[in-house]
Amino acid sequence: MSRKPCCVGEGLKKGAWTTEEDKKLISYIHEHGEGGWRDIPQKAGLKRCGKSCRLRWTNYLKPEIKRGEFTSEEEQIIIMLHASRGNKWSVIARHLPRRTDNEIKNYWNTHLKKRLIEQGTDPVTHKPLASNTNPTVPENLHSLDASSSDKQYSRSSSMPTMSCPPSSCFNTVFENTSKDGTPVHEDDSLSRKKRFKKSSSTSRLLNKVAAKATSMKEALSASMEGSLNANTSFSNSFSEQIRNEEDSSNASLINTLAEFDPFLQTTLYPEHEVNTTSDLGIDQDYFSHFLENFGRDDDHNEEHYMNHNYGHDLLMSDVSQEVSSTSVDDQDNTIEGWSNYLLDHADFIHDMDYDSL
DNA sequence: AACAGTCTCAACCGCCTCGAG
DNA sequence: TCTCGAGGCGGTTGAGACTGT
Repeated sequence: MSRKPCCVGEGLKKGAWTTEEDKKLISYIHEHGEGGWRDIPQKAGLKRCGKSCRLRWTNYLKPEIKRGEFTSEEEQIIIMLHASRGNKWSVIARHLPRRTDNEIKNYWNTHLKKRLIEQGTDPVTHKPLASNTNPTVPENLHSLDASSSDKQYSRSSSMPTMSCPPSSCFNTVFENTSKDGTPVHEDDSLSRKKRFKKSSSTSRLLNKVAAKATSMKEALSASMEGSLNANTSFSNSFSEQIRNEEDSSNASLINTLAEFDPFLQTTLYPEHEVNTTSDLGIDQDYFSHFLENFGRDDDHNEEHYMNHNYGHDLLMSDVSQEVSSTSVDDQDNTIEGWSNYLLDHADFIHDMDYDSL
């Protein structure tokens, strides 16, 4: 049993929209508002199906839509949300005001996915590619410069994966050099190359997040084995990096990270007493605050997100929803939910090289 | 200049969800 | 509880643009 297509009318136009059609649609929606898409074509005098009108409006004509290059901050948010949510483009779009799910999807498929592959990361699982240790990768690939690697990799249908560790991949892929090894000035670079240059900050930050996850995983494992000292602080190193972070473009993301991370809070703001009586040295007030902020349903936070630009991101909402379903008072369960999530998701960063952090 | 290969992204397709009746 | 339809979502396509030879 197959559903009847919604657009089966005679003489309905398909393909690219003309300026005239756009004008008609904009004019109609300005006058009557959105909704009732099925009737809009007839009322607006368009030979299009309602669905096509809705897509044209929501993805292109809506006045608040932001177009053009994605900022490095937006890229970072997309990558991290994709890691926690997968291909939930509409969910990701809710965290990027004025960007459409279609635009984010396209940007992921044409840019970010390739970049992760080049870094040796599986864009689906966000874990290291199994072929990372593939000894058949040609030696000369390791010395590809930025200007050539972008095209050689992306244009090849049998894209090779790099066998170098992530940090060295970053150096290899993102350094903007010409074929003779001399630096390429911004003016000489095409937009795509600029994107690559920008992405190095994304990579640095992701490395930091990965390092953080690893240290937390180790601490949690130690905790489960009963070998963790009550005063152990496994956030110091990471928070120090965050505090020293000079790249202001990452400020919003760092705030996001700091807010979703109850461990980080205690070391970023040492004036707050840490309750060291708990196994993990977690300040319960902060943890409760964290759960309160991030355990809410996405839809109820919509306004909140809009008011706070990138907002309190539900980057880790999987775990926050999971653990928030338990009583905050029941700290054992809460910590278990949190730690299980970390243990489940931290493995993929095993092979990361943190020397450059 | 011409051609071929590749990339980009707007638009389409088909399935899913959810609310109304 | 079931059916229907509008709207929403994610995957895919293809025309035009771009780049290299």
